[in-house]
Amino acid sequence: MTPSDASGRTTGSPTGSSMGSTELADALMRAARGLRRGWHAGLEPSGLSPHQARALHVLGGGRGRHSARSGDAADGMRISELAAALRIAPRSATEVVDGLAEKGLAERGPDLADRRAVVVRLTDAGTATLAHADRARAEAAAELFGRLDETERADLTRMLRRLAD
Amino acid sequence: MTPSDASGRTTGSPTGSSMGSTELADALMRAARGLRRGWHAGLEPSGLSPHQARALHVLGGGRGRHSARSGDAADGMRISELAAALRIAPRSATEVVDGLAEKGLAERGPDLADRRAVVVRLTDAGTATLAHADRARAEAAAELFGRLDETERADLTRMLRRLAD
DNA sequence: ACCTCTTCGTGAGGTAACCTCAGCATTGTC
DNA sequence: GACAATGCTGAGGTTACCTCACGAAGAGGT
Repeated sequence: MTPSDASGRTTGSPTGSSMGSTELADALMRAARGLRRGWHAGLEPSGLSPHQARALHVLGGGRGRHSARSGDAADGMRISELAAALRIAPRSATEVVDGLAEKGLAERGPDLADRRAVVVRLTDAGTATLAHADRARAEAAAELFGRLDETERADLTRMLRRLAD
Repeated sequence: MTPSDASGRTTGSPTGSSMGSTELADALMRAARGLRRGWHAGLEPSGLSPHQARALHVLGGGRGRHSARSGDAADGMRISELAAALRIAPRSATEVVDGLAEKGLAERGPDLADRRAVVVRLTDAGTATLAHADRARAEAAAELFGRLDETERADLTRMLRRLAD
């Protein structure tokens, strides 16, 4: 919409004064990719697929926390809730839980309040794996962002938050 | 590796002085996601899959340019080269090209220098679609980064580049 | 020229992660 | 109690990857 200067054809180079947002986007994507790679590598030894890892996070009450509704999540979660959190169909959440259960990281149990429903809960092994993955992820982030000093990190955080809306 | 303070358990809030790199990572991922979403939305009307879009970029000489070897890429590309650029198996590149050809965006031709090989080239429609997608992507980026002023964008670019290595 | 050894793209067939639809058990409503 | 709605899962389909095998063609040794 904004007519601004969306001319992506920056054939030349970054010498120009007006900073091309295309290049900014590129840098952002690359930095994100580096981070993702580190965090991927951290969970590969566990043999978890990305969605399984995310499910582990969600089941552990991980950083989806800002959407805290009632007092849920702390001890168990329904398949349908998990599906909503992962943005996938309920049927697919069943498969994710299957995979987690097969690895001994989560287990199904009856919902005492509604016998149609199933409650998924992390096992001890699941909790341990989650902690391990979290640590690996935090280490990767710390290593990456260690290239910046404290002031820069604060600035970066502030700006990125503004972009993240 | 660095023992630093990789304690991801920032249960509290950002009030602390030491900036949690976990939160920074989170913000970065979110900003990247927002950007990706915008760029996705831009190419949806074309019915292109993500890999097809990337192939379009590569075939058009788009920003894989930094690996400029000989004087290639300008007018055509081998399947194997495309596969390498997309980081997928050659067999899968065949399928991507199939999809592009089916939509009339690319076409196969013989390699005059090596009759085993096939050269993939963008059609006029492909070039037009690429230009359109590039424009949409640039607009999305411009809109997103428009929230920052020029100085901030310069700082951000510098820092992100440092992170991108 | 011939015979190999490699490389190029693709047919065949497999796997993983999604999806929709149908079906069963259960719940809530009248 | 009858009935629609809800929660999970079996059945089967799609998509995007993969590996393996093959025919066509180039490269090199003798």
